Amino acid sequence: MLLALQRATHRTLQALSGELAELKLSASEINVLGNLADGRPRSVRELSRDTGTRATTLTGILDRLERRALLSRELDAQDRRSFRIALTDQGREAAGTVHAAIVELERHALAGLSDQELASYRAVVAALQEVF
Amino acid sequence: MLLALQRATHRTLQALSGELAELKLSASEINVLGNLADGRPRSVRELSRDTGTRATTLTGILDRLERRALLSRELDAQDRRSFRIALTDQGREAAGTVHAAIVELERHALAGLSDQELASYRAVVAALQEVF
DNA sequence: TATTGTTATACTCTATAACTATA
DNA sequence: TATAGTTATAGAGTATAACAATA
Repeated sequence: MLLALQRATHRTLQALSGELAELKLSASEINVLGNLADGRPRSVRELSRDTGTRATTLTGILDRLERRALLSRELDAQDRRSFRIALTDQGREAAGTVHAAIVELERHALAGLSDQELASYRAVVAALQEVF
Repeated sequence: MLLALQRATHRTLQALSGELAELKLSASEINVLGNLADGRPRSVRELSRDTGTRATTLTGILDRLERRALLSRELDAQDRRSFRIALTDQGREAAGTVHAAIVELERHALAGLSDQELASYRAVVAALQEVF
């Protein structure tokens, strides 16, 4: 069950980065952009929670995305230890493409499953996220 | 939905390798041992399918596990291009511990969910695996 | 000719611990 | 003292292409 989860994650990530090949994004970069696609800026800590990636790993990923001008780190005036990671215009476009590819892959993979099955799936995945 | 899948995978892997800290296994090594835990030897190709890891990546993982005497590569007499990856006695013990930790983590995380929800979950994960 | 698995290379991800700045 | 985020280091995972051996 957990092993199937890993298998499915690997497979869908490979399929996704194949479809997004022209964007030259790694799996983690896709993950970050996919999460930021809603347009809401996040702190590193929050992004770490959302992606399941450690802050120390995120630093390098964000460095690369910032260097490619897809996102920016803006100082948070409320807490000056912290940044707000925000998409640039270019990043918004890339994130939009990522989001569309995710939606399309889901639509394709999940056609034929009932709403009820999908709701149950979401409940189980949510439960697995709470293992800590 | 796909993003939640990745998040859940990251989280459960981190929880697992935390619980298995004394075995000093990486997430991928845990994944390989968990799959081999049923005792059935597999070719690299088959293990690649089961784990969602590419053959080229698997080579290094198997090298390390073989060096630690947890598994062996036996020549396959039927197809001499291929190996049969089999657990050693020591590997069987480690794989048993991994398997037990997975079962326990699932039991803990999934308590309170109905059989029907779990069945739906399995159906969705199976569908996601078929994206290729 | 196609497939199995490995190697080579360069890059990305990860864990751990130590560190700076701010709270 | 605690938290946010980065850096440093060493090791592990990845993609890609090329390769040897076997089918």
